[in-house]
Amino acid sequence: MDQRTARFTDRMGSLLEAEGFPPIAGRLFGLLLLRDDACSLDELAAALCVSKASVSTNARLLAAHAAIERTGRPGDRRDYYRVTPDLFTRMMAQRLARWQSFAEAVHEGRRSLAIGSPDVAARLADYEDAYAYMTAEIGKALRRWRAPRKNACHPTRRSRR
Amino acid sequence: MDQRTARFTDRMGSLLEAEGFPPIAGRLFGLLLLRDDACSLDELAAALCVSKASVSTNARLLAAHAAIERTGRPGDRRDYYRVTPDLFTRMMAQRLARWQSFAEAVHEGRRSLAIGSPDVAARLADYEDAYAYMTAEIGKALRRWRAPRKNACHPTRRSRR
DNA sequence: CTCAACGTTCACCTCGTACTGAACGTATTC
DNA sequence: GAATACGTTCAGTACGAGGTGAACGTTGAG
Repeated sequence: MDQRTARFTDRMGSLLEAEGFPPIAGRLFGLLLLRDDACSLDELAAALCVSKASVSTNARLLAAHAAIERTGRPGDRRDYYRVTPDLFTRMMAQRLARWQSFAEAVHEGRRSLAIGSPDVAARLADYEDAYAYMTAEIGKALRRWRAPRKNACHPTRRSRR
Repeated sequence: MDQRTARFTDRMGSLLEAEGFPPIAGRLFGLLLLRDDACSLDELAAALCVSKASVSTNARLLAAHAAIERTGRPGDRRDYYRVTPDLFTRMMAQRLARWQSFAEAVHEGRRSLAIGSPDVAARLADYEDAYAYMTAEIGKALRRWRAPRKNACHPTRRSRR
């Protein structure tokens, strides 16, 4: 892996790490962003200079979060990984889900807690409303974004290798 | 602190922790969400059963992220903290900034890397576009949200205590 | 000036997390 | 069946982050 690529994967690693992923998961993701065809575990381990065990663990972690996906090849027993085609949509969905958790926590608090102050009650109500509004708006924006460019993002294409 | 309140602050703690904050910062935030007037460090430390040092550190961390803010009281040398009035807007702004970092990383990669595959080039371009589009849309939605309810969220009010 | 009440900083410790190499289970190929 | 090539799991380890208590600097009151 050349130096510029390493810079890119490292940077992606930091960003994903800030989102709560292990460092290697981030670098793995960054690397796959630059590969046009799916990669095997050994290939990834070699490129990132980490153990195959780490790649296995982190790849399954990323797959669980739908950031990458596992594929196979006919006549090949190995696992291959690539970024998911509708990556952006999935990441957004994940973000919305997190916000949903926030809104639920606030809602639950409003319901179960005896809130004395009307100010606090208003603040929580507003907070919850804001999340509801924003998730709805983002959902709409997301549909508008996808609509005109269905499948235009990552044309499925036979591998070149 | 009663049990239901503890449940709420703990839950907020977990959620904030998932966003990259220390556990205590999250609980601190959750607690302040429920207080209608600003709290002193000792008050917070007592309520959360943690050291004053931790409260000090985490309060300044949250303040640096504009989730809470520090206030004073005339004739009182102590520091008081409360949630920021325009909390939701600020949190959104922070999220947009993170996405901006992502978009920049991708942009930088597109610029500096020699990308062989047209598929990869298209993917990165689309990825970057998607972030730009979404941040713009969220910005618009945010302005629409704030517009009709300026200052309606947290009416400034003399403290009751 | 002295003393007390603050907030902050620092060294220490603890605990969880991430990574590794080796062992393991499994499936495919001679 | 034996051997090989996979992916996964597991014990061990190193490292970093978070929290604490004590020391520190500062400010204000008596």
